[in-house]
Amino acid sequence: MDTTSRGAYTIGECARRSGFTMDTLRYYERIGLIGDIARTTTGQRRFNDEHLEWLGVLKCLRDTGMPVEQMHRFATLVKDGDHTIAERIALLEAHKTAVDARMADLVAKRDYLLGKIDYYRSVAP
Amino acid sequence: MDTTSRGAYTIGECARRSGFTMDTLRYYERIGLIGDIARTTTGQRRFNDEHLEWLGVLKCLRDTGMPVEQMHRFATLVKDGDHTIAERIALLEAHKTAVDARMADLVAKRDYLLGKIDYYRSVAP
DNA sequence: CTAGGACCTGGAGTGCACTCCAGTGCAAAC
DNA sequence: GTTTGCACTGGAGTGCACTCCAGGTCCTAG
Repeated sequence: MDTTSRGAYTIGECARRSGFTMDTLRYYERIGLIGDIARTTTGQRRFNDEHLEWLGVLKCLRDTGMPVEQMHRFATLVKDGDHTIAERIALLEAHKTAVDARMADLVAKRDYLLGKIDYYRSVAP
Repeated sequence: MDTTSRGAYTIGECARRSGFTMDTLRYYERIGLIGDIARTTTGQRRFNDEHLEWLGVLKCLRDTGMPVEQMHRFATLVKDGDHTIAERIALLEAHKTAVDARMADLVAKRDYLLGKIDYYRSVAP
């Protein structure tokens, strides 16, 4: 019952596919956001499709403004197994709430911006 | 033909009203984002309603992710008078475009998040 | 076989946008 | 008129999230 982790990507390939830089990938590994990266006998990393999937999650969290520390907490929950699912939901929900608030604020600010632009247009030479 | 700049707020009052910290206000003055702040004979700043309005603009730009350098450019345009209006419009439009892109991305990422939450709910104990 | 490129590590450095501090001076309330 | 608090300056420090570097190894195309 192997979860068939197909694909064996060098860090460069993984960077291109995930949208992170190689440096960021190494950094994320160092701080514990990515675990269990295989190595060749000579020490090179080999990422697989599971990593790419996980990186997709991380990218989503990061790009929606989650601080690295919270991502780390989430990573820990995932690593700790199924009994943490309720907590994972709670974390993601809290984050979703934050994202919603951020979006609402953005909408309001964008309207303000539009008003400003319209004003300038109305007085433009 | 005085533009009736009513109100005379200490930096503390201005901070409370604008949502910036006192330090940030001083910082913004230093780097040229806020100009013409009156001083009492003893050197204390006295902000007025025009400043508050301008700070509202800055807050909008900042909170929508405009880098300080661009805000500075905008401030310069405003200071340079009416013949810069076209350029101001261009700057704000470009920023609006960036905000729109950011919002679209946020919507997509939020959906992904929702999917993740739903998935966890579906496998929750 | 060799030249060029990809990858390795640990640690130092970067950029942004503040934020804090020491030491000092004014203000406002009692 | 003194205590408590707000404000001043210049400059140093912070926090976050990377990003870069030196000095080395490895891999692969020709």
